[in-house]
Amino acid sequence: MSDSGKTKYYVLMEELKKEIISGDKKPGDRLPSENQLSEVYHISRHTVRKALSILEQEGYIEAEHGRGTFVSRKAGRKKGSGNIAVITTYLSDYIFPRLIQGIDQVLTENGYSIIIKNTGNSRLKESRCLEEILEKDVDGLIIEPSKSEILCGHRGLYDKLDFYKIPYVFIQGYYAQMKSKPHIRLDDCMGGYLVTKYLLDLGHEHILGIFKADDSQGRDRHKGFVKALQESGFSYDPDMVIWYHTEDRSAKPSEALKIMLEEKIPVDGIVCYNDQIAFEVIKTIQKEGISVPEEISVTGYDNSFIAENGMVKLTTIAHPQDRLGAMAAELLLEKIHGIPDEESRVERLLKPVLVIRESCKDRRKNQ
Amino acid sequence: MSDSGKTKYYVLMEELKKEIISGDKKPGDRLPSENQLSEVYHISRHTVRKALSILEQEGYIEAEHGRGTFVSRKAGRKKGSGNIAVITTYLSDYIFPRLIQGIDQVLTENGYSIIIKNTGNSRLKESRCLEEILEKDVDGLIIEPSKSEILCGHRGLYDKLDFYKIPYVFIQGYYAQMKSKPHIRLDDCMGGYLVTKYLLDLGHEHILGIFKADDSQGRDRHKGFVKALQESGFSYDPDMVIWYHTEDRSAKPSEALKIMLEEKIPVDGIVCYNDQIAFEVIKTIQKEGISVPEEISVTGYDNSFIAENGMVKLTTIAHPQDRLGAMAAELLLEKIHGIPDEESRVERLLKPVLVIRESCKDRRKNQ
DNA sequence: CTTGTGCAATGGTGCGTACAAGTTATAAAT
DNA sequence: ATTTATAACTTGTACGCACCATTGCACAAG
Repeated sequence: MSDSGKTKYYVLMEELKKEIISGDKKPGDRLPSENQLSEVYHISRHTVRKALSILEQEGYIEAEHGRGTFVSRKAGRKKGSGNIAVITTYLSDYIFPRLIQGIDQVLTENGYSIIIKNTGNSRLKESRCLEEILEKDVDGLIIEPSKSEILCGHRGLYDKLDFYKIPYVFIQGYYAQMKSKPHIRLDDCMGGYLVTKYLLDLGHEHILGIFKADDSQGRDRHKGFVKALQESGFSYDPDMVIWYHTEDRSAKPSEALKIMLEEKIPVDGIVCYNDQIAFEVIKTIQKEGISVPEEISVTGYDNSFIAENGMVKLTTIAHPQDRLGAMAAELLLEKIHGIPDEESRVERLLKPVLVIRESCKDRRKNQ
Repeated sequence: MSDSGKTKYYVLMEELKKEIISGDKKPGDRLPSENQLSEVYHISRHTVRKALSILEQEGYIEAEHGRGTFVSRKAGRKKGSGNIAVITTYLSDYIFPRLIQGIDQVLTENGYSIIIKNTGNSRLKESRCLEEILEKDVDGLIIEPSKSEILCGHRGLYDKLDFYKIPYVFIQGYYAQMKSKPHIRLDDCMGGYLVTKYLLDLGHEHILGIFKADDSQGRDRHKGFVKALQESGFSYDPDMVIWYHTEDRSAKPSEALKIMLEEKIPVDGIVCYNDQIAFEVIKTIQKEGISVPEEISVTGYDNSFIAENGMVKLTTIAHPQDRLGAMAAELLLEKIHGIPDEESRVERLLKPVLVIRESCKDRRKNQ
């Protein structure tokens, strides 16, 4: 027992630490009680407590009053700020709340706090957000790219994130040049396919598509739209698609549609980029004296609150945004803990589901 | 020295910490020796050492063997993290998005970032949030109290905020014992008055009120409800009010109402705590084969999205949540910049506005 | 089967003591 | 005047004791 040169509490502390690090004592294991240690090592309880207090302070162990002292479950250790940034395009009441709920649930459970930022779907603002994030110390980043279909002009900032080893996860969309970066999103191609196929199966023959041009979701939904048409033997007609951008989202779709209706271009079904546009469309159609779904069927996307509770119950695509958020958070935690992609257990692509309500009519002649 | 309730070492620790933070003891200053402290505070040296060890661990002081204990040179940090915490009850899609938008607009403009937390309207979680906030360094706090009508059981945490000079602003409700603290809210009493008066003016004579019991908003709206009734010469009948709590919000109101309807208790108008409840109520009424508003009028509160777009267009109370958020943020900025209340230019009480739609019917016989 | 009660074990607080070890001022010795 | 020894401080280590608060469990009571 001649560990001379060192103090008694230090010897005990090192001994216990060694057992924990070596894996001899596993996380959750109970240490001998203070009195037992005191007896075994022939030192006073006070000295044992001193040793334990150091280990507790360093996060190796956790004492529980009345129960015992246990090896810390997360002996791995945190050193970060405990903050994780979430950058979305909008803080609207559309899908943001459900998304953030999912993220919050996972991160709060794991002791992290959420810093929110929004870009207003503007690249300039996204840059500013990233710069601010870099100045503060965050442990990770969940980001919904702004205008993901346009070439990403500030890769430099993402390189900096890599440089500082701040993990990040894309949600909803992704930049084409950064496909290899972790991202979680909905299978929008499949979603676009599902609604279009549904209309086709109901016997629609003049289907109009309205899509957003400046994000990957819009492009993907359009892809599914085209795929469904071609599978059913229809040739793809670019004139039967209205594209719009973030900036003209409140005017363009309705106006373009109005013109088409007034020109009597035959339309019996409309696939919309999302529920909001679908309602704009429905309002426009009704103003023209045309009824939904009797004369024109309309589909939405997102299964938002309005889809269920609006004046016309929308047939739409459901995708659990809260799950998407939770998955993104989990994936980010994996990254933070250094788990490589191969061992990842987080799904990356959510399957959309068609929700059938009352905004589409069966136009098949017989059957 | 009746700091009873706390441990001795904790009391001493806080005392010393206070002296350091307040600037009473400056960096480099020497603290009294352990024996001196032990004598002055009438506690043993061992206990003094425990207090000092905590301060040392937290970086406030540094002990030098044989020389003394000194205030850490880098104790006076505080550069401002640029983070502001926002604690709400829920992250739902009900009013949270508009609120956070208003807050975000003001704070982002001023270079701050927002850390969001939510309490699920639970006191326990609120405590945890506050503790986390205290550990991180935030420059300020905007908080929506949970169950504000119930006695605030953790003033200690708010005292700590005061102690660390972290300004905070209450929104929506406030704790009765903390009325003097800055808070921004809607004039809920007036709101309750407005809807009730409206129903009375339309000739309703059997008005039922449904209110939430565990927050100040519910109490205030009820106050306005009673005021309007009494002004119109109706005696207040407690049986014509249904109270519910956060926990039974999804069941209680509907069930209680259903029983009343089945017992044929005359009701021709219902004042609801908010739009969500109003819709629950409408669904319940319709299930009983009674029509809204022909037989029973229903009013909501909040002018949320569903009020405008739901199956019945709700007459409700509009209050710009984004403005409330923006005002709270501005008031908080004033506090951070040390502007005293007298010079404040931020309004504290928002006036609600009645929005008339289609959920109430004029029941006056003639005119 | 549930509920309450008492007991033993555990960590938490607090006190007292003693000695070790580093620092500093001062007095004594050179 | 310089050096040296010493006393008087300081913090650090170590032991022992007493009591409190919480927990888990066995056992009794309902």
